[in-house]
Order: sequence, then C-alpha cells, then structure tokens
Amino acid sequence: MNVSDERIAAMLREAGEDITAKKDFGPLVERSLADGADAFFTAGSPLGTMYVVFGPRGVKYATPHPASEEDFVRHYGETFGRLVVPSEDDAMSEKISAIFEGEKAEVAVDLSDKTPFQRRVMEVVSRIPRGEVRPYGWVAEEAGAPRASRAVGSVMAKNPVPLIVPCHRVIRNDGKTGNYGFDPERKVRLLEREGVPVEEIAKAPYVATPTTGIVCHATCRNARRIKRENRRPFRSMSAAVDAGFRPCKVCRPVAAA
DNA sequence: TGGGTGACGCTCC
DNA sequence: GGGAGCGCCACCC
Repeated sequence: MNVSDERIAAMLREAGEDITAKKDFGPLVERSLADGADAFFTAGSPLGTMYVVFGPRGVKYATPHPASEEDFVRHYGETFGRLVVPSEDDAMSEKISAIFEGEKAEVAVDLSDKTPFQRRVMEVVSRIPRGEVRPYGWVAEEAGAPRASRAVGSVMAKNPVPLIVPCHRVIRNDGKTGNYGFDPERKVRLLEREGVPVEEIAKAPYVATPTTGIVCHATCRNARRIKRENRRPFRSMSAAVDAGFRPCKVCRPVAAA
C-alpha cells in the first residue's frame, strides 16, 4: 500500500477536526496507524458509484451506499472501528474499475477475518466466470460441504465485496435467480448485462446433448456450443442423470444433496 | 453453549 | 405451478 503514516497524519490534521468532532476516533486512529490504515477510492459500477476499501492484504470492503466521502469515512469507522483514508494507489483503482467494467477479477481479496468455510465459499464464487451462473448447492459441494447450501446463502448475504466476489452469479437450484442484498431485481439486471439468459435458465438450468451423453449447467461454456437441434433442457440434475446423461467435467453439475 | 436465524432445497399437496 | 412444512448447515449471539 502506498499510503504512508505521514500522509495519514496529514489527513488527520486536515480533516480530523470535522471527523472527530462528532465521535471520539482516537482509539480507532491509534489502532489503524499501528498496522497500516485502510485506503479507499470510488469507482463507477453497475450498482452505481462504489466506495472500495483495501488494506495490505487486498480488497476488503465495497459498498454503493454512502452519499459523500465524509459519510463513507464515518460509516467505515463506525462499522469496522478503523480509519480509512483516500487511496494514492492508482493501479489498484484501475484494476477494480476494470472488474466493474466486466474484466476478469484478478485482485487479492482480504478474507483474513473469515472462517475457513466462508473463505472456501468466497473462493469458489470468485471462480464463476462472467456470463455464467451456478446454484447455491453447487457452491456448497465445491466448498467441500455438499449439504450446506443454506449456509452458502448466509455467506453471500454478508459478502463484503459485491461484484468483486460475484455473488450475483449464484442462483437457486431450480434456475430462479433467488435473493440479493441490493434487491433481487438488480441481480437479474446484473446477470442480463453479463449475457446470462435469465428467463431461459429459469425454465431449464441444465442442458444435455445426446451426441456426447453429457449434461452441463446451462451457462457452461460447453453447453453454449450445443447445437439447437441437439439441446435437451432439464429442470434438475437428477432428471438428466435419470435420462442417462453424465455430468460435464468442466462445470461439474451435481444433483442437490 | 444451545437455540435462533437465513440470498436454500426437497417433498407433499 | 406454487406454497407450506421441514431438514439442513454454519454462524451468531
């Protein structure tokens, strides 16, 4: 991180009076200075202007809500008990802006305060490509806890870095898009923007082809290459397996536990 | 520490 | 097709 203690001290001298006037930020400042303050920047995103925070271990928080920088600094301090200062790291903000514009996420996410299960879930979700979706149950399976689909939902609900860890790409096993913290309708629009055929998937989240005997998630890159005349839509994996199809080795669809 | 709480998923009707 | 009821798991008081 490029934000020096001197810079932080200058920030406090310049803006500290206003910020500290309404709340005692002394302990917060001491703690933050002790292990390097967090830095933030803003970037345009499909959810509106996002405030993005990163620390020495990577991106740790992103939110579209605050109205002003001052509101955001106060909100962050009250929520996390840490100081956050404007970033001087242009490379980081360019990287995040690129992700918001649709490029593949190649940035470290700070998961140090997460449980091992939460960490595995976040890592699995991070690997879902743009334009594709996967069910909660699949994420649970990939995270090594096949029956924990409901717990996956809990992790998604508390995703500190929306869009960067693309929780909007996790949908229900029946093909419906399911819930979303920023409003389920936003989730649908985000997916459509990424090229996901949302209505089609709601009807048949799995697609097989008799030419290979393989069944895929409908948005798997292999499923998209199946010719129209060979497409065999399925509402569930168990139906596809019953019909004699075996799971694709790329997207690894699973019958729900 | 044990009961309450979900961005889930299945069965039954 | 869709809602109710219940099971499930991890996490949080």
